[in-house]
Amino acid sequence: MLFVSKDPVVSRSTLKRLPLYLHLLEALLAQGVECVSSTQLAREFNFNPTQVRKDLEVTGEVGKARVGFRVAGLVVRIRDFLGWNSTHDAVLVGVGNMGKALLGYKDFEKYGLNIVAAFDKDVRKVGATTFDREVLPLAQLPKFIKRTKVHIGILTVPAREAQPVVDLMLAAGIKAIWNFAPAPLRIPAGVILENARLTQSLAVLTSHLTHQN
Amino acid sequence: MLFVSKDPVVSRSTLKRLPLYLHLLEALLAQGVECVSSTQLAREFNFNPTQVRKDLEVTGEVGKARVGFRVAGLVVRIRDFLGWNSTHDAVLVGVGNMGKALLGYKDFEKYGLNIVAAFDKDVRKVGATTFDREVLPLAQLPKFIKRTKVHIGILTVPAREAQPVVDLMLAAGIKAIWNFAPAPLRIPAGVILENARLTQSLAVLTSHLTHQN
DNA sequence: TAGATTGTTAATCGATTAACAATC
DNA sequence: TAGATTGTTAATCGATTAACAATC
Repeated sequence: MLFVSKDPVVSRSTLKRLPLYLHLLEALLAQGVECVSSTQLAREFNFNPTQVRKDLEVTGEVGKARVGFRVAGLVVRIRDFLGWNSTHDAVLVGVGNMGKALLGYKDFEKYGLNIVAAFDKDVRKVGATTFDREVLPLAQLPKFIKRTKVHIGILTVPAREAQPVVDLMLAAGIKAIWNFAPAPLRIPAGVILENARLTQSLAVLTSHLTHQN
Repeated sequence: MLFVSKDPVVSRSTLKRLPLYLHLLEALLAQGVECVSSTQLAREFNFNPTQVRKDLEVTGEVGKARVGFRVAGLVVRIRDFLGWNSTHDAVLVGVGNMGKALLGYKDFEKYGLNIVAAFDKDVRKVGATTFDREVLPLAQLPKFIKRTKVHIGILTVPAREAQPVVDLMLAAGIKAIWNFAPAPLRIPAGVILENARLTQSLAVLTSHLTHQN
């Protein structure tokens, strides 16, 4: 007999909408709102109500006809689904402007992201303390990853240094890379790569601005 | 007779791939490579060659059978298409960690983005100079936008302050908003909104990490 | 009950990919 | 010429949306 994957295969589009719902639902929760319908949520974001229901379905929360969904239930389920109720340790490499901004971003705690250490190849940056984390020399990265079994690597280095750092991370056993460098990365299958490149987002903005009549 | 829109209606997916090609093409150009085929480009990104050709088509650059596309031609055309060969002035509101990171990001110049001024409602931040830009009080934002006719507003404030700041921007005539705040924004039709929210990207990362077997 | 909303199936829409004649 | 690559048309795939019976 053939075993069929039980993976739900949730689309990237759905994954990116879940945090939007979550932020709104948390605001509703704070206001004491108990239930919300897919119609209401859809109106808030200019989405289609069916799409909202399909999205929420992946979390396992079920609604009630005529009433909608329990706000508190959705908040817990979405956070669970995204993994935001557990802690994910990460190392950050590249203590430039973007690196510092991420190190200083307090809200990551809410999303279960915990940056445990920062690395830089510039000896002048090493040793200083940035937002309560000591900056370590890049040479110590592999040993650190292996010892602490960190799974996430955050990449905030200049483009040309991106691939070598990634190779270090991969060799040391990193499972997921959050990339802020504007460089195409070579990653083996099985490792998760999520790009958070500003230039892609900027491209959408400036091209719309350029081609609007 | 009916006038049909001549807008090419380029998909968001294509727009987001163009900067990827561009970065690679600029590297090839620096190496002195003259031509590149869609097959080669596709291999580099694990894309489909037909998709690459469709993407490049929107720039107007035409390839040669058996040879491929001129690297230098593509670089100019893609940059033109994205509007990166002209200058887009922008104001930034919210001089926190992310705001400072963007103010310090030198490469924006390459993408035609010019942050002309920064604003903050915190009087303690006002007056200081951050990366050569003076930080102005939020109260001066509307007047500034009207006087300088800036088109882009960059939003790096905390979630709860996002909508009020957006309303100020809109009333003063801002045409496009680059949003880094984790808040759902209400924007009238015709104004361009591009979200660069870290939480959406993080959600994709942590959920994959959580659900992988 | 009456009717708004759910979960689900089917239709639509748009983006990706395959196929292939034309070209250099 | 021979054959790799182009531009383009048609097929496929997946995501969005419409329709609707079941439900509370």
